Amino acid sequence: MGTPQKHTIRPATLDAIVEGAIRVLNSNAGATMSEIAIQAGVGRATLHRHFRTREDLVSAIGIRCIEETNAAVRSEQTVGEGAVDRLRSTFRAVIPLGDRYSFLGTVFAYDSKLLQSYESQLDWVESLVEDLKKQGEIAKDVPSPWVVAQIDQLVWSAWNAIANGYLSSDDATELAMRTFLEGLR
Amino acid sequence: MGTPQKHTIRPATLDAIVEGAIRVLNSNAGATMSEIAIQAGVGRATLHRHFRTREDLVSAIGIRCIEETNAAVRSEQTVGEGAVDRLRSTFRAVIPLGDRYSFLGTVFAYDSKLLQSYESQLDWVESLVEDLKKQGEIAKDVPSPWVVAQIDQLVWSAWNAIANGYLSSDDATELAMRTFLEGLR
DNA sequence: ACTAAATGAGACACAATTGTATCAAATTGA
DNA sequence: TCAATTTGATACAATTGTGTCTCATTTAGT
Repeated sequence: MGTPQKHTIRPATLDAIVEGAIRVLNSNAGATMSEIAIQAGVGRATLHRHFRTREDLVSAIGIRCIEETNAAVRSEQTVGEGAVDRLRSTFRAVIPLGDRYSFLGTVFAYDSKLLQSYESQLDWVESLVEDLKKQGEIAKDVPSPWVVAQIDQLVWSAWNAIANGYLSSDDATELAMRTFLEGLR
Repeated sequence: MGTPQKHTIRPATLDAIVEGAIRVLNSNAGATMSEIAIQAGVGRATLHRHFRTREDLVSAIGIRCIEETNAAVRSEQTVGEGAVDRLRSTFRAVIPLGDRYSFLGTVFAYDSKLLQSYESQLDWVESLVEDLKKQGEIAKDVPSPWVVAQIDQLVWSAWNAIANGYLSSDDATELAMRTFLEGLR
């Protein structure tokens, strides 16, 4: 559902749409189909041809971004790593993607399908948190949802820090790890 | 600018509008003027009479919320407190307000005036962070914007935790303090 | 009660956006 | 080069939300 396949889309067109939409949505979450089409360098009709509604388009792009993040996380993982290193790998994988995905935060509020997809991504983090607890790396008396939230928000902090130019990607990763484990005392 | 005073607004009407708007915006950030009017129990014309545009209305309400937060923080402060206690007082003042303000996060993205007002509120936090550093309560090598972001996000975490029902207001405050100072190790 | 003013309800014009349809032009692949 | 099909441009209808206005009704203050 969502994207009808009556017409085939050219890879170059799809790419242009996705990249253009990400670009424009990052600076204006309420961008219209016209604006997206212009930024993507395609006709507005082409947008509607492949994504019936605006909602479909935004959803599809959001899901694509989330899947990209998943892939990045997976490719950064090494078998046999301890939980702490897995956490660091996760930060290292996700944090550099911030400039592409900063629009997601503003889009989630309007799209419950996207929100769902995002929450399913948090499953990965949840199992990571369980491992951290099992291996005694973090306190067991802290509610797991709280821990998940902290990891999530450290990623957002890192994205902002990088966007604002006061931290590099690597420094942000290390500071996130340190803040998470030891706090700021 | 913003709100013309050609007509006087009755306190009861203003209250109904503000409370109704907060209520409906919390569940749907893109609510229309009609929806807001219905939820507020006033005529749509009355909305436009006192807030020329939708933007004015949302802005005014956002600013009002921010001012309420400021007032809550101020009233919770005690003279002569150390910086750590001031931080705790801040958490204690702000965290219980979560159910009223959860819409702000989704509204900021669309209103630069509001964003500005919000950022000026962060000035308070910035000076608090400077004091924390001066008194040796937190590491001096951590960038202050990072610290500010952590405090901000701990408030959001707490709001979510309370909304999801797994933490009480008091527990959330203490967990925020602990996470901030000592991390989750 | 009386008066002044605020409110509610509805009609209205207006603008913006969406989604569809059509057809010429460009692109791809054989 | 040719045929098939995607694309771009444009026109179009329909929808939705905004903001203004009017007038009857209600409310508050005297």
